[in-house]
Amino acid sequence: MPDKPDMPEQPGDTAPGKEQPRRRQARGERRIQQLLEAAASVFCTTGYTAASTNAIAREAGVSPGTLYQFFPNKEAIAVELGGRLMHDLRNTYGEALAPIDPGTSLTDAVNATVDRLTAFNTEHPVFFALMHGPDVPGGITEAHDALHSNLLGRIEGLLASLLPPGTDQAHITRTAHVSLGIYKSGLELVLSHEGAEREAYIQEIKNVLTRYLEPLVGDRLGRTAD
Amino acid sequence: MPDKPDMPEQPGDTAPGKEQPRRRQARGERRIQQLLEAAASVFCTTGYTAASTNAIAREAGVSPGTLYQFFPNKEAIAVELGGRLMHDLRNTYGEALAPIDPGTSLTDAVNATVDRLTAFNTEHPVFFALMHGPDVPGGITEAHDALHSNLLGRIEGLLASLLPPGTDQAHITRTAHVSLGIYKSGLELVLSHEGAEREAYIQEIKNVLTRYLEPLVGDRLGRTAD
Amino acid sequence: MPDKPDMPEQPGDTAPGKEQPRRRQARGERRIQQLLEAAASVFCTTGYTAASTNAIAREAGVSPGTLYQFFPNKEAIAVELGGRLMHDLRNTYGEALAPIDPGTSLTDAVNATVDRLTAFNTEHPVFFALMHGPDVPGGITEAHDALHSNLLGRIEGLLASLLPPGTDQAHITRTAHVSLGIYKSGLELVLSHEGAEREAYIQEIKNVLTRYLEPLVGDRLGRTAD
Amino acid sequence: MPDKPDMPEQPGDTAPGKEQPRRRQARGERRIQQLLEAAASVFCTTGYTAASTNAIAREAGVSPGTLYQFFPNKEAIAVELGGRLMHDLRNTYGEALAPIDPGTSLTDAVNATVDRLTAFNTEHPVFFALMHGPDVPGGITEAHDALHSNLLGRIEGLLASLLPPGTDQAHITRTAHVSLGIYKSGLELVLSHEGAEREAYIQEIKNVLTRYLEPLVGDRLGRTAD
DNA sequence: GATGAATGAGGATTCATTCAT
DNA sequence: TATGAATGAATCCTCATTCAT
Repeated sequence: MPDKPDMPEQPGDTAPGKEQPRRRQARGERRIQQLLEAAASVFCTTGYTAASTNAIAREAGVSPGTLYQFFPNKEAIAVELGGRLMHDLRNTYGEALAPIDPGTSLTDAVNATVDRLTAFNTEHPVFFALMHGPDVPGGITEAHDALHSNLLGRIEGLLASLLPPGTDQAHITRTAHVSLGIYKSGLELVLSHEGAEREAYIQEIKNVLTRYLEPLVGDRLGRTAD
Repeated sequence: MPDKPDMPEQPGDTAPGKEQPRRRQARGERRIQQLLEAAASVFCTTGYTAASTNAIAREAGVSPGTLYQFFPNKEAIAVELGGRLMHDLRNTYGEALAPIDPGTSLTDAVNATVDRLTAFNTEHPVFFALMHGPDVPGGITEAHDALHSNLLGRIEGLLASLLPPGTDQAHITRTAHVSLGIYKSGLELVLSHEGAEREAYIQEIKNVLTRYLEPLVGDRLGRTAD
Repeated sequence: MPDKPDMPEQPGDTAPGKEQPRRRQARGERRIQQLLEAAASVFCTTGYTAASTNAIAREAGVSPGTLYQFFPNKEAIAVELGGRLMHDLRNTYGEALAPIDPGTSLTDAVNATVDRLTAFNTEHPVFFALMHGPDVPGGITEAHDALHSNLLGRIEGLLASLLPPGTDQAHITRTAHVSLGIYKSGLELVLSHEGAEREAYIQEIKNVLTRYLEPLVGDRLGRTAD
Repeated sequence: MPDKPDMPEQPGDTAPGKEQPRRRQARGERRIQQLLEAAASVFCTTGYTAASTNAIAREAGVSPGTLYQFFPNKEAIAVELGGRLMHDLRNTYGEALAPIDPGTSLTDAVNATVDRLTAFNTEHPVFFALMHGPDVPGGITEAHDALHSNLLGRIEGLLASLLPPGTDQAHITRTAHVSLGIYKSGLELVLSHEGAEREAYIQEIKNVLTRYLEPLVGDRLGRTAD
């Protein structure tokens, strides 16, 4: 997506055996990586709205022109960054948001999910910035929306495996929205505290979610012996 | 031309006496009102960060200079707006966040509080924008902070009257933070839906809060007969 | 001069026995005094160019409108201020720049003049600000020019009494320009130092002027016994 | 359109080698030159304080943004301009302010120095504007200060070679301040006159300085045969 | 690909001045 | 007179984006 193909590939470029094109793509990929890391850093420190493409380019150590060779605009950077983060979340934290094994208690499910998500978010603070998006209410926030709906979809899947079969889809969706909201607002508190207080807030997120979902999960064990 | 006399002077104003110097202030006060309304509108549509003082002035139908006769900068507008909003909240919605009568069940307390807050927020959408504050993480968000801590304080008071006496203050504070977070994230969902769906989300906020607080309130009736 | 007569005096105003008009003028004079003092203060702290009429009004404790009731613009304030300062210089420091008695030695004449001027300038720091005027080279600086030519004229008179009769007028003018320049640049040094160093600079001004003028004064005693 | 190629690229520039990255800088350097010339012109006509960056950009035929690509603010422009001017003064007018050969008479030394400085200042009128600095008394006048102290240092060196060995350093410094003051105020007169009158003022500066310094230089020949 | 110069509209803010009251 | 609200052009400066090299 970031690769604007407005400059047609030279014919023969794709021929096997020629490293030229591959090396180029490799260089491009490195640049993209650089830029995304820089963007992450800038988004974290200045917020998305206030982040300037020039600042991102500077942080990445490249010229503004170079940035625009890979991304058509600021939005696109956020979109790509969000996409890669989601990919990471899937790969690295594997089942963080995967459907829950039927035998698992709600408490365990919530605890594991929250722990994994929190770990991920602590390691990738941009995620939070992107999740909250710009402060514009009805925003034109492609990046944020993509991330949000992706997360939402995964949470819906997770809930579908948790709630009794036959639960109304609208209800699942609503519950997913609420759960994600709880997590996001909790995360804000977690990230703004440290040490024991942070741990306490993590526990609070778990409490809120468990208690919220408990009446909904039916006959599943509400709580494993702990 | 800039003097829109939409709010007609009270007759008899020119009567001799000490009102003389007030008249100017009356016009000024009207302008401030106009400007705050314009700011509210702009904050709602473009978000706080992206809102420009010029846009606010334009929306208010005055020149940039006029705006700066009353407010030294954007922050100050937000601060004043927040202040007035809090004042309204206290006055109009009376006990919206007042301590809870001991006889009230948790459910009733939560329901009433959420209903009142939601009504207020629906009527004053800016409140939401200000509550969420700007994008920027470490921002110099005087306005948002003031609003936030004000709300927080009131919620702490409310919780103090709800939780069993002797509850750890740190715990109260944490609970207040979490509760406010829940409300804020819930409000976002409420404001982005309409009709039955909106009502359903309001109910969800109530559910989440009640279930979250239930184990904390001790011997108070968890639930009134309903 | 500051009294814009665009509003014709009421007939009969000047009739004797009526305090009304006199009191008004008295009040006006007080206002003007206030404003000029405020202007002096602001000119000293921010410089003429950067001084704003609003700041002057604020410093004077009146509204901008009031200021413009007495002065048509910033220039006029400076002009009036300069005029009054020159008047003070004439009155208070009497013969500071008066022609020199034929019997006086050059040294005495220079010393006395520099001492008096310096005392005056130390007491009225605005004078310096006005003398230097805005940094615009070919400036439209009515105020500064008025002050400057006034001073110049007096210095020319002084020199005429000092130089041998029949000295070329052009030469006198040139010498006056140079002498005033020397004094101004010396004053800058004087005002930017204190205590002994300041005194040393005052002495330097005297030295420079005495030595510069010595060859020009002809048979007058170059130096009195001291 | 903004790219005025008034200074043609040297042919052969595109030859393979290490000049590649320089080309951009060449264009930039040209722009900087343009901007500094424009700034010089604007400083001369409107004075430093009243000069606006937009006016400078306009005069240079570029957009405001371009100016800010090379200079962070007005001060920086003045600083750079002053720096280049001092550099020119050193290079082009060689020993204008270099220590004086012991055999030279005071008159010759003063005459030569004033002649060179005056020639330089006539050719670079901005120098005067920068030397006088802004209006504002306690200003943040980095540019002016740099220039001033640079000049002062050179004059001190010059005087050290002129005054008898063992002269008090404080005295040298004071004498340098005074001499520079004399020159500056004289220059103002020189620049505001033309032809014979200008020449006459130049002579006056020489007279003032010679007579001022004469008693200080000890046994050095006060005056060469002329 | 990469650079960095260039743009120009738009941001916040100020200021001399005018005007209704 | 006095007030203070109002103006609007002008200030400095930023930023997303484009373009020649």
